[in-house]
Parts: sequence; C-alpha cells; structure tokens
Amino acid sequence: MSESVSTPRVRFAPSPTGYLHVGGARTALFNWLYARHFGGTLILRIEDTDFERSSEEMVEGILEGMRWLGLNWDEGPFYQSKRLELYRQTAEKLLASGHAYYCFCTREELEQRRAAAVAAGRPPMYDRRCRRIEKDIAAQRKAAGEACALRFAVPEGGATSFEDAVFGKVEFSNAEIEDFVLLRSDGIPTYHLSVVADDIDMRLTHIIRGADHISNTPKQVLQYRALGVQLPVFAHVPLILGPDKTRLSKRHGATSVIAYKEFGIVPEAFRNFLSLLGWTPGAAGKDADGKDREIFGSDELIRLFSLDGISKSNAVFDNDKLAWFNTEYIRAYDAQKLLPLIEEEWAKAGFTPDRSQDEVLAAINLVKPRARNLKDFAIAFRAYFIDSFEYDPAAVAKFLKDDFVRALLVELAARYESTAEFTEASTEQVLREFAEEKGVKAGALINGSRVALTGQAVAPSLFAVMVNLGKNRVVKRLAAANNVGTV
RNA sequence: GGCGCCAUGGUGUAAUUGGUUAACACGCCGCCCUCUCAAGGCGGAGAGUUCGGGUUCGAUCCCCGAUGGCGCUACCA
Repeated sequence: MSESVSTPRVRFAPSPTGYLHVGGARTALFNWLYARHFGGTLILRIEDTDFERSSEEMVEGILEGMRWLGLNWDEGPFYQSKRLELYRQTAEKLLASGHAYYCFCTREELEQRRAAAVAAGRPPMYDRRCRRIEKDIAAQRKAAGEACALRFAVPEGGATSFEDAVFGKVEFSNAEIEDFVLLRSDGIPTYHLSVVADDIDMRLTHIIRGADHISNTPKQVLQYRALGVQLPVFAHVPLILGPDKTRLSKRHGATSVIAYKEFGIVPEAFRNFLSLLGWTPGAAGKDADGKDREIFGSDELIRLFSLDGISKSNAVFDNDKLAWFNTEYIRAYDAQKLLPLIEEEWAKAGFTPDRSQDEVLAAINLVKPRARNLKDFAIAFRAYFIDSFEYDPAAVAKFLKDDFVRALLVELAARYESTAEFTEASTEQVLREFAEEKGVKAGALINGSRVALTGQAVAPSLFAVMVNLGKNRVVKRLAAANNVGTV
C-alpha cells in the first residue's frame, strides 16, 4: 500500500530509565489512538543513549506495560544505542554546514563557570567561547586527540517558534537558547540530536509527547531548519499530576503502569481512564440526553480521538475515578471474558477452583457486581471457588459472635440436608420457617449464614449464594459454624 | 532567578468560540429498596468560572496586569 501524506507516522519514544509510568502510558495511548484513528503507523523507539541509566530490564518493563494496555506498535522497537552511525552522520552535516562547532571545554570548567554565573546573578548558559575558535584550528585540535563535544550554533538574534497542535503558537527568543551539546565528547549523541535525527529518519509526521518537552522543541526546530527538513506537527499533551497538583511521582503512590495490573485493574478500564486525562471527545462523547459518556471501548476511543480534544491544562490522577471505571468494566464483562484475567489472580493466590467450569462461571457472574478489582475474586470471594478459605474476623465479630446463632446454624444445616429441593425459594422458605420456629429474626440467621458460607459480611443475596454453592457445601459449611473463628 | 505554558465545584471535563438558572461524570451527603454490601432509583450540598482592571449593551469566552501551579533551565531523556 502506498503511503500518502494523510497517513500519519507517530512514535512513542520512552527512555528505559524506569518502568512505564502512567504519564508515559498516556502519551503512548494518545499516539496509538492517533495512529489507529487515521490508519497510520505507530513506531516504538527506545531512547537509550544514556548508558548510565538505561537498562534492558527497564525496556522489558516498558514493553510489558504496553502489552498489558493493549497498545501494539507497527515498527520497532528501535534502539537508539544501535543507531549511532545515523547520529554521527547528522552531526557531520550540521558541522559541515556551519551549524555546529567543536567545544573543548571540560565538564569541570563548565560546572565552574555555571556556578560562577549563578552566583553573579547571570543566566547559567554556555558562554559560547569555543564557537569563536577557527574551524581548522578546531579540526586540528580534534585530530590531535583533544577531547571535545559538538555543540549546535544557535542563531545570535531573532526568535524560534512553532505552531503546536494543542498550544498554538509557541515562541522562544534565541537569546534564551544555549548552544546545546549534540555529541558528547565520547561521541554518543545527546537527546537533542538523536530525537531529531530519528524523527527525520523515521519520517514522523506528528510528534505527540508530554508538555515537558515544550521548552526543548525550539532546539529541535533549529536543527530541522539547519538540516533543511520540513517540521513535523508538534502536539504537546499536558502532564498528569498527583492529588496535590505536583508532578505525579512515587510519593503519590504507584506510578508504574504494571502496579495497576497488580492492584487488579482491568487493562481496558485503565486505558479508558487514561484516555480521559487531558482529552475529551467533546460533543461527540455525549449521549442522547446530552450527558457526558465516559465509558468508551477501544473502537470508540479510536473513532472519537482527535488532537483537538486535548486540553492545555494539567490533569490530576484520581484513584477514585479509576476505581469506578474498573468496577464498570468488571460488571460489564461476562464471566467468560473475565475468566482468564481472574485465573491469573488465582494463580498468584496459589490455588485453582475445586469446582466445575460451569459452577465457576456462575459464581463469577454472581459476585462480579460486588467486585472492586480482579483481586477480589481471589481474596474476598475465594469461598465461592474453593473450600479452603478464611473467615474475615470483622465479619465473624459482626454476625457470628453468638454461640446461640452458631448452634442454630448447625441445626439449620441438618434441615437443609434433609430437604430434597434446593432452590432460592426453597432455601429461603426453610430458613424463614426455621427462624420462626426458633423465635429468632430471620435476618440474624441470614447474616450468620452468609459469614459461615462465604467468610464475608458482604455477599450477594444469600439464597442465590446457597444455590450457587450447592447443597453439599452449604450443609458442610453451616454444620461447621461452631468452629469458625476458633481455627 | 530567567524563559515558557496553564488557570471553570474536591477531581476529570462541557458550555452554538460574547447572550445558559454555568452542564455532565467521579467523589461526597441524605432517602428509598433490603438478608449484608454493592448496584439501582430519587433528592442534595458543592464553582458565579484564581484575583484586579479594561473592551462591550453584555463576558467563562477577547485584551492587559497580578497571583498561583507546572515545565525547562545538564556532555539526562
């Protein structure tokens, strides 16, 4: 298929200095949505030119996060560490055209001057002293083996601006832009060079990335111009902040995407939640009553997504809202779809249900309206899937503390055992008649039974639970009511 | 400090891009339902759009300033 200008090429370019964090995931998501919306191409590029801080383990973590969120890419992953030749060539071009120069200042000297500048109240920018060195002299010194970095020669006057798809026109005075390093003295490119070289080489049409890159953009624009290459469309997305409105960090809790998987969040729910952080479908997202809809499946998200809907202000990550999305998705999924996700949780909890597949699915459907996350199916709802489960002490204290009630439950077990029919109606009838006979409130027996049967104070309608568990289990667990809490 | 960006209830966002009792969702509170807890139904509190000036018959919306927040300010990305 031939490419036209209308099919965008976008990229997600994380640096593997940590796991995929929610901000990065949101950027990846937006790129993915944009690419899918237009039938374009999403490229995954690993920016690992900082050898000190990058690691392969982190790359794997990032890929895992992408996979979990269902964000597939079309090209890559490309590793910048393996594309050094391209950057060297690009640097060469810049040098040859007079847009870059060798800088022989050492790190120590630079730091010293910077400190002095700050102390003197001057802006701590590079003073450009090596820019004045004659070209051939510089070349000679370099040839002689003197260590040097390559810097970009920023125009002395004027301003550099670009049109951002989200923020509009953004302009920086060139006087504010320092002669940044392109190539370190060890020949490894800095971010400033490698992004531009790659974005050009990979023929990217749109650069969708975090707003923290706005200030870097003029440095890149300058290189595009120096190289005589047309600018891509820049679209900077606002950042995600913590509840205290400072940049989201570990202080606020989990920032790694995978941590949310571990919390029992459904990936689609997380994706949906993330999509609405800094973006809105606007009128297209309203329902017939004019109310905002928030639950969007991936197809819908892809259809609705557009750069126009991206907002300019930073967004706060709200765990409550995420929890709401999660319960909505769990409730909407049928048991069959939920099963593989839940099986992972069972594996983690170290058990497999000792019931038939049909019973398991029925149990999932029974409890899922009450689930907050996937872990609930392995912990709070464990009793629905396997006979070995624990009793929640609080539940026992609340509804099963009474020896009198326990004794009645043992008696009730015998009633059930001798009753042939075992339906919601019959089990309820048996219990209520028994309660009346004993002169106790049915509620006391119902609540006590719930704890005896499920270990929890929270459960679906008791009689539905009974039918799901089946007569044998019900009888067995009720008969054991006396032992509850004593183990 | 310098430069840049942003600013609607607690949170995410709307508001035919100057004319609305400023809307919706999450959260919160109350009531109903009820065997628990959710869900659901019903109702409620919560912003006069950060503040101050303009422009205008009229500003959430346009302009200026202030304040606040965030970002950048590396031979990190």
